[in-house]
Amino acid sequence: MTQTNKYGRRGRQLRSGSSGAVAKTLDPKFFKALCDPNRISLLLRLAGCGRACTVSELNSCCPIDLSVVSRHLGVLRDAGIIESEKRGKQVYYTVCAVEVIATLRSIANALEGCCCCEPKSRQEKKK
Amino acid sequence: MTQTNKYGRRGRQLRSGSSGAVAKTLDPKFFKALCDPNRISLLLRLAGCGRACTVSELNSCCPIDLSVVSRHLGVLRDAGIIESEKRGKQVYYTVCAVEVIATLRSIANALEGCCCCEPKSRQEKKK
DNA sequence: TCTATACTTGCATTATGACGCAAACGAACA
DNA sequence: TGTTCGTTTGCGTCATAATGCAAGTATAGA
Repeated sequence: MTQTNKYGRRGRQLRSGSSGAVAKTLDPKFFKALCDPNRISLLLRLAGCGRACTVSELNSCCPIDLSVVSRHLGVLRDAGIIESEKRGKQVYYTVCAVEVIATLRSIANALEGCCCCEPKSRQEKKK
Repeated sequence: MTQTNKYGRRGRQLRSGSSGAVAKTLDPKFFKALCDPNRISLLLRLAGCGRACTVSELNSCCPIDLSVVSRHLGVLRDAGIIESEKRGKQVYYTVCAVEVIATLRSIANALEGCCCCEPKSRQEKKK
């Protein structure tokens, strides 16, 4: 899959072997979804809530219009970070925790594999 | 530390206990640094290179002006993702792999701790 | 069928970020 | 001390993204 930046050109293929694994996991869409402070707030609220929440409930954590909250949730959903389920008039959102955790760990593992840092087996709990 | 969004207000303190750990790790600055495709390219190039690289070397992986590359590297450095060292006329950049990996894993762990997903010990390979 | 509620979408405005060019900066070297 | 090379910074331009308001859609219930 060829990435294209917003200026049209670009057709990067990565240098070589090991970095390919990182390339696959480092999706700008994922990070883009997390780079807005309000989206982080919404995600934290949702994560901390421990249950599915409606748009209105989540709105209380951000001083922004409900419509904007709805749009932010859409961005997070499109990035696969949260998912939604409609029940009656309301839409309930939940964090795709398992998937997000897996994504984060696979990026970490891929980075570990391609950079010349400690191998996974003897990784130290360095702080 | 109180977060402030670009509209001035905002002073979120998270709901409660466990999500605080996620809040500490979910820094928009970190994600913001990774949400640009050119910065991802630079990071991949640097990671795949396996050694310190100069700005000029890294420039070859992106069809953008050298000055822009320099700025992108600055963003990555400010986010703690890469670090720089000046040697003579040149500036060598390297990935802070250990730190980045630790950050990713701590986010994953915090998320695991605060969401009601499977505990780490018996997490199933669902899906 | 009408109304209320919950949410989404269209649109215009504003803010933020990426970009290239040119100039500035700092180190090496003649 | 002047020149060259590698990099950074200033600045204006353009693209993208965030926002609020208003209007639209869908479901529940009177």
